[in-house]
Amino acid sequence: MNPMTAAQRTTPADRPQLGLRERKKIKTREAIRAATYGLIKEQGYDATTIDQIAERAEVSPSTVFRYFPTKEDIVLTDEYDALIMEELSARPADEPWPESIRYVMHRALALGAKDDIEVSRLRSRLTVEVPAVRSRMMESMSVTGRMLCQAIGERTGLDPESVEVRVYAMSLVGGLMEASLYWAERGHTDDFPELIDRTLDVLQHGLPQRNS
Amino acid sequence: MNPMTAAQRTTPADRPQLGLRERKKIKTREAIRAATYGLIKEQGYDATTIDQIAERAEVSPSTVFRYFPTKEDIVLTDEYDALIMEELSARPADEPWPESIRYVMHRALALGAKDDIEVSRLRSRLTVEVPAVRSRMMESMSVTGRMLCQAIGERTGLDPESVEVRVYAMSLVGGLMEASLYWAERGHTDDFPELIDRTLDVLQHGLPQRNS
DNA sequence: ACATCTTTTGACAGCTACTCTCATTTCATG
DNA sequence: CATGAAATGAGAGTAGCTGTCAAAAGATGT
Repeated sequence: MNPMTAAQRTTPADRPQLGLRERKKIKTREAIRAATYGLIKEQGYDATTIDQIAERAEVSPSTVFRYFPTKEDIVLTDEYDALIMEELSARPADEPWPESIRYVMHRALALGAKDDIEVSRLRSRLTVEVPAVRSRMMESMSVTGRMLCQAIGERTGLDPESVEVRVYAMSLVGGLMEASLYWAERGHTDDFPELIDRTLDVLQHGLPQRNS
Repeated sequence: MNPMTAAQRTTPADRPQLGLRERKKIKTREAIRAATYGLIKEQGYDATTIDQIAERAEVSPSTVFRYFPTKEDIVLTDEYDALIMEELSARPADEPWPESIRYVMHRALALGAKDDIEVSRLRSRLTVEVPAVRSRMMESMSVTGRMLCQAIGERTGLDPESVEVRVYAMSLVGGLMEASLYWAERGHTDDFPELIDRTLDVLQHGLPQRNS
């Protein structure tokens, strides 16, 4: 969803070719994020104001809003969307859908594990605890759903705008989101990859035992 | 989600047995809603302020907030949750799940059709167009999901707190929501009951043609 | 009908997320 | 180094939302 994600992820590689301006932008962006995470850890989400964030990041409040449209956006980055789509389009065209999804999810998990685990968990905790954050998360979910529709369209030849594809994509995304909520709710104690597997099983074959 | 729904729906029946106080409360509630819908139709959602709503409803702004926690809540009522759950628990215990869901959805549709169609469409249009409203809608979706988990637990004997059940419920609710978004996006031109059928088909059997 | 108690309301103050404008500073370019 | 473009900061303003407190209105008992 956020275009700057790529820039962050590839920081080490292309820093030299970026102008001073671009480098500064990335820096302030990260400064704002760091300040936010720090303050939230100390005082909680609601108690943390934009002014405090601005002060700690050593920028003006105006600048904070220039970088992030809302407070929730500071904590939420879906670097995953682009990542998933990329991996997905790289799968062989004849691979069955559920297979592709399963593979890609595990792959995204593996890559995500490299990120700062502290931050990642704080983020998912906030997703559970702060309504506004969860809300925004769900918004981004529907964006992910749309992208999935495209991918599904390309692979299956079905109309990406049809109810069928859209419903399928949404139920997939919704299910996966619920799984990660479940994981966060229980304090990240479960094995997440396994959780994802069980989730995909349900989405593919319905509930276990006596039904559908 | 909102407890007062039942009161509204059954207004004709039990008005006599309600005290003057209760009757007034219902009245102001409806006045606030009516004012809101009117103003939104005239000026759009964002341009409509709480003060304007209060003025037209002839109450103070404080009172508006006493009746509705947020502005979005004024336009969104999910009278459907309770309704669906009720119908659902009334189904025979040995009926297969997908059958029950299908029946109940159609039933809810039939009952919903009795409501003011103007308002109902305005509401779903806002759900598509105004991010904040859609957001709130999604929030309520997860509440619905939780209730579904309960129902599923009772019917199947599965643990309502298990990932499986929760994922299943969420994907169901998410899919249905997407269907109604789809419907609203295309100007309510499609046949909604048929759309629901196609949706449930996808959720049950996956995408048509060559896949899972 | 009156007094008392409880609930509901309105007025007001206050906080904060967020927007917009404009002058100033900072980097890029020839 | 001069000129142009982009980023920043300062400030004012809007609106959603919260909390408090005193006044008004309905409920209740005698």
